[in-house]
Amino acid sequence: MRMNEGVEWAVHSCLNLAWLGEDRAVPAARLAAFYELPAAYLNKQLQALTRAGILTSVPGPKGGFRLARPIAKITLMDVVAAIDGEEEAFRCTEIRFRGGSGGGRTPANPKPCTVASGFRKAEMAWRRELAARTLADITSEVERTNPGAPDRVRRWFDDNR
Amino acid sequence: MRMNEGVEWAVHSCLNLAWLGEDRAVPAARLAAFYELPAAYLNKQLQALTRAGILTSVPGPKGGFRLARPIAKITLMDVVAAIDGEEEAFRCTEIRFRGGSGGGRTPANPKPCTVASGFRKAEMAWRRELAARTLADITSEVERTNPGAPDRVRRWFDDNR
DNA sequence: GTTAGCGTACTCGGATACCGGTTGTCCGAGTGGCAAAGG
DNA sequence: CCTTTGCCACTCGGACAACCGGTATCCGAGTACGCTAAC
Repeated sequence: MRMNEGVEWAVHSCLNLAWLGEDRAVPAARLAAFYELPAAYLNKQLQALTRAGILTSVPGPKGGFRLARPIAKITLMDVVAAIDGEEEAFRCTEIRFRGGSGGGRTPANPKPCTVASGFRKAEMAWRRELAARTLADITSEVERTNPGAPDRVRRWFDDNR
Repeated sequence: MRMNEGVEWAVHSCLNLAWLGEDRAVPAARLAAFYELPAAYLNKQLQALTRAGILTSVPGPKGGFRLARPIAKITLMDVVAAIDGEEEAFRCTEIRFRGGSGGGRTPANPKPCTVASGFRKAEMAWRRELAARTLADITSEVERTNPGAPDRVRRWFDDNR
């Protein structure tokens, strides 16, 4: 089981957008260059964030991406859902109703699958943790442990403007 | 993000093995036929469970797989780790040290990545839930909500012995 | 009748193909800015 | 000097290809059972 790699890129890029100011649109190519990522592919991820309402895209010169709302209202869960999709990792295919077990017949009103319930509960805990972590939490944590980082980001993007 | 489908098969097969008695070895082909699964592929998953010490394999006629320990000591986490692997879904590639950010140099003693920490915490919650759920929990739950199931399993495997 | 030996059928186990999805790339549509020309 | 108009460069956006890991299959090694034949 492996999460889409674009999730990591998306989160870091959102953090950078936050440090650069919410009113400033940054092209995907610049965001990619900062981490030496493939620009076209990062662009694809940013599009997904835009579709999810996390970013706003501005076409044309002076265009790019900007945050659609304050980072205090963006959670890790939002980013994961946008990039990696909403569906659960464990997907119950109801094999208990196949073959010898249920005679190949699905009952009219089946009881929920106990196995699936266990996995669902675990995944709910996972989602809850991710939903409890906003990007604002992360920026404050970073600014505490690594105070120079935001300025370094701003300087780099200003120099390569 | 998608979990290996074999996890579902493995859990249900372990439950069946439990209902059939821990001393009885069942061939992969029979276990597969019960759910109409591809036998050779289920065999592969059962091999993984054997390597992980969850099952014991017996070669030759009258051989097959049996539980290596009581189901009260087998958790969903054990099965997932055996089939799907131990590594985390989110893998931090430390992009913060690439390109413009850190000047392409990884510091001597880097602070832990705050983004990765958030994901790690969530995944720990997920693992904790899975580790708290034993197969014994599941069997009792099933025997409560669907009392006829164990007998149906035993009967089917006895008839097709 | 007993026992030793052999053959057979059945099992797991790992090596080998196949396929869908993530990863990666490309070109087209649209837009804003700049420059040049005209008033 | 100001306004208008046309062009161009830059951006996103979605369609297209490539690679990789999960999915599926197959054949070989080993073992217990049963049959046969000799004692």
